[in-house]
Amino acid sequence: MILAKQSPLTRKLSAFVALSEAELAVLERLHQRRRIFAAGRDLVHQGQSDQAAYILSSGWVCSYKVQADGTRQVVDFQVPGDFLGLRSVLLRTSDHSFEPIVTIEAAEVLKSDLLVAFAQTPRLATAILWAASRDEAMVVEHLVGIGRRDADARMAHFLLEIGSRLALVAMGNKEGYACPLTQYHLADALGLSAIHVNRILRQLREAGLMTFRKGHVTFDDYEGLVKLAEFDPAYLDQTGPLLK
Amino acid sequence: MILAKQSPLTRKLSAFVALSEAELAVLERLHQRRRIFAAGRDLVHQGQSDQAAYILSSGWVCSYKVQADGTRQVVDFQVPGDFLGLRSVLLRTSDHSFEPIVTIEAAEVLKSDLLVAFAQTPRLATAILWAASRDEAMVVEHLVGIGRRDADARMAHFLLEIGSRLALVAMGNKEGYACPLTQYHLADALGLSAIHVNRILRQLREAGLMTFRKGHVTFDDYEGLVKLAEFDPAYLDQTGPLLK
DNA sequence: CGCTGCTTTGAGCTAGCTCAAAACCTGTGG
DNA sequence: CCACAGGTTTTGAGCTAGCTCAAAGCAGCG
Repeated sequence: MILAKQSPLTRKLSAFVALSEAELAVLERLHQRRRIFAAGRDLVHQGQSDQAAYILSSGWVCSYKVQADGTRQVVDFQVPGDFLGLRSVLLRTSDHSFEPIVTIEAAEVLKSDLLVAFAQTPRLATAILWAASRDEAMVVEHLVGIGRRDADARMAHFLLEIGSRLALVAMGNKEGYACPLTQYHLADALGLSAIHVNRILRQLREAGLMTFRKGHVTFDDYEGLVKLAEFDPAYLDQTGPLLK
Repeated sequence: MILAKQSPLTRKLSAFVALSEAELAVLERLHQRRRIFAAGRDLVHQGQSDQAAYILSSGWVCSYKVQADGTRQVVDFQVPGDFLGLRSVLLRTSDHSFEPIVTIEAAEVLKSDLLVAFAQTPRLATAILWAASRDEAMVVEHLVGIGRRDADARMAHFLLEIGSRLALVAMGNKEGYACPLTQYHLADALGLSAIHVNRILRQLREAGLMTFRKGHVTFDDYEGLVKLAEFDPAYLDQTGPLLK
């Protein structure tokens, strides 16, 4: 293991497979072509075709779809170490939009880069496909949440999942994490109204379970939250919910 | 094009790329190891690990997750030509269960078979990855439906999507299709109660839009339905909604 | 120091839920 | 050929989680 600071993606994939020096080198090479994007300006618009993918190295992004009537559904949030639009490299049109929530740094990855990397290091390919599968498993879990959990469990589950994901890249633990989302973001993700989100957050706070305030999520009673949400992190395919 | 009857998967993939004789042969070879499964008995249980994937050649299957409180969320239905558990070949544990809705016929595909096929015919690999991406796009659209569409639009959208998918394997058209689902299946898929599903179906019927009855979906006013659901089949990445 | 964007609270309203009970359909065994 | 059983559909009647509309605090920033 090198001392130089790792990219979040490297850190994340290392939780899945131990990568060799050579593989790490290929992975780091994918991070050339770094770019900065300002908050609020979409990276990719719904319906745009072709496209490269990005590796997010800092900041948060949300991927969403808007409907004709203007309502929007956030499909997922991306945190450092996540891919943006890995699927749209394959599918002819990108079927959703990406909006940086804060100013972000991301590395552009062309389809060809990816194919070359895959050919050079099959194990790396496996690791990246693992990440892609995991992303899909998260979408499925999200679907279950919206379809069958009531608002408080849905909220708790969601914030716990993000916590686990951040823990994987050392940006969070059982105490909590920094979180730039607004209550509107939560509403669009959870299929609730922003007003109801606010009430649910108050409920959770008053129940002594967690606090969402000033860009920070604090878990006041982690176990209690896990129980309320019936949060079973198996689908994240990590060793445990939070290592610490 | 050969006259011998094609498998539904072949038919589906051919809509995406024109496959050569050699590729078609590899594809048909994946269909050895055919098996029959009775209705109602799960193929794969949630949490089971490793697993092969299956190619569904006849009948319908649903993939779902059950929660601790017993409620269940259907993630998707599979129709002939669809893969079952393609993702669980990669992910360490399969994160949902598959239940045959009627007696089905499916071909077991081992991870190794798939890798061999991919190595032999890269274009086939691309086509299969296309199918996998499309599956994910469908889950995303499903998420949008549950999160942001009200019951009638959600129902209409869902039944239209299935119609388009069936059209791709010549099992449906703008008139309608045979459908073995019960109203309970619809409820579990759409995040509604079975009773409400019934009322919505009545509404749609009385509005002259469509009829769901006796294992058959009939589109009485296809365009009207499309409008109600704001159904834009772009995410299915097919040429059009229904070719005929 | 006055926007602008976010959070908080109040007050009704409604889509979709639960409980309850018929009516139906289909296959099975007498 | 009938009757019964189990699954499915249909309808009624109230209830509630989450919605909409409205408005007031609050904080950061140009």
